Amino acid sequence: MTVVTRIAPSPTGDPHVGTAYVGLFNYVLAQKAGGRFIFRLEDTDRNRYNPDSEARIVSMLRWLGLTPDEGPEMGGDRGPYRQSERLDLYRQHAEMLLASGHAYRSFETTEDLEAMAREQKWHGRPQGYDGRGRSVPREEQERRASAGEAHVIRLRTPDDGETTFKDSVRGTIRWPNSELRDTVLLKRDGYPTYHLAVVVDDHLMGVTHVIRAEEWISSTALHIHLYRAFDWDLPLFVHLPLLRNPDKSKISKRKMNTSLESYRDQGILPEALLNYLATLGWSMPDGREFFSLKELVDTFILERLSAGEPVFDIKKLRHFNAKYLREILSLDELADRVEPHFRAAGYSWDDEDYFLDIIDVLRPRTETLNDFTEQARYFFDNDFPYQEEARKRLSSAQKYLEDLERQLSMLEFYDYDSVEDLLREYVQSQAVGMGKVLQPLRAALTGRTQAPGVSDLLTILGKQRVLQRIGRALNAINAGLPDDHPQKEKETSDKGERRAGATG
RNA sequence: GGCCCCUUCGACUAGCGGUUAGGUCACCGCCCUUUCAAGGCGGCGGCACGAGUUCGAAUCUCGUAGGGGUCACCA
Repeated sequence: MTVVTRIAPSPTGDPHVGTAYVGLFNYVLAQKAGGRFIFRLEDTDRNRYNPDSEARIVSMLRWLGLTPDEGPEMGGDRGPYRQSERLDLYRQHAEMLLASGHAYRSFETTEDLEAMAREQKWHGRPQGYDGRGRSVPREEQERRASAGEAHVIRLRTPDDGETTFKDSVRGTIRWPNSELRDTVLLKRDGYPTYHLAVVVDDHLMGVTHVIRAEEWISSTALHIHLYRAFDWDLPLFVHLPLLRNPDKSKISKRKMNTSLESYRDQGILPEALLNYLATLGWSMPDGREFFSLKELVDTFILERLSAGEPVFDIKKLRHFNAKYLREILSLDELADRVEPHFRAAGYSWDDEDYFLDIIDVLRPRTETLNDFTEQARYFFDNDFPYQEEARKRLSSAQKYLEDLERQLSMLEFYDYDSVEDLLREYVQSQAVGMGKVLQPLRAALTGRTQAPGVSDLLTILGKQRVLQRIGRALNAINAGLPDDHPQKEKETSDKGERRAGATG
């Protein structure tokens, strides 16, 4: 039997990091087994439906590289893949259950149910639908339905005994049937609830492994009764632990950033996100922490999934991302990722090596793609502002800068060793500490006090830019170092970030 | 509240009867050093608790506690 898994998000809003998490393991298992990975849209809630959402989810899956084998876009043999296009199927199946006596039509109004709930609460009785509709005779149900009376179809669940099922992460789970309610299968509006739709679709689509979040455990017994009512074979249930907020509650956008798009826009790499997500609940047998999707597929086994309750730690995600930026990606790969951000920020360059050198020297200083844009500004803007701390360094360094300007103008080739030697010799001649001279020079070259090594800066910027910048700094010193660019700094900064973010 | 799930350093985890309980993030210190990083080295810090089972429990069983999920005509 070929393994079939699926990711079944609801198009209700921003593509969620939990979708990526669950999608990852569904994708990986299907790949591992040479099976199929289905994308199905669970759009049965007309109130929460968001028309943009589907395309955005698809786009995020593509960004992550979790490409489905079947889905609304690419089609497949078991479609349609939007539940809203399968309404007839659900109605037919609900009727099958009606016919076999496993379900009944239920006519309570919202008010009736609210009154019931109030009463239950008042008496401290168990919450939920009490099955009162069961007692309405079958003929009466049909008569009222034919007369057009609004109603739902509910599953008739057992009142006692227990339902056991195997969860591949936790082992056997026993569920008292007394906890089961006669859950709505088909809503008043003719749309199915999740419970009916998921069971019908998973069966019809041949899903063999239901890999979903832990929050569904409490519905699984109900689903099993549906499978039984239809006389269908059970899939294997794999309930992944729920991702958590720092306070351990279920991950939510109220408490932290759950938006995939936002992570992309911050300059998080998809492979880093996936890698990090994989370490939440799964571990490599050899303890390796950094591995590719491919390596995960090759090594993956369900048995190594753990049932813990992992906190989604953005700091650690950033660490993973940084690791990819400076060690895992090659310089060329990295440059390909950074280039669009630079273009969006309005940076331009004629010399590809200049661009690559910048990426290389900034690499150990960045955690996200966006960090490059911010930190590289002075490489592309000769008119950069001097930050407050940098002005302080410049103010007492006129002599050094004049000497250095003279000496550097006599140096023909700016290779690393030459400028390094020149600098060292000069500093030695002045009998002062390196920082005394190099900090002002760094400030002159970048407008900042925190930047790459001065010799790197000189080498990368090259003679012309270096002399121009020292000259400019000297002018500024002569002018008393007025704070002449506060507007510009802000403006440039805003512009860069906004543009870079929008392009992602 | 009922039911279910979970429980190893602050966080993510390895461990599947005998280990000085290992790794990673974070944090701290040292080294490197012209700044900031990166990197190297080191440190801090944990088996929730209580009973059993066993020659021997982080590992098995039960209980307690804590955390979480769920009890919708939302998924």
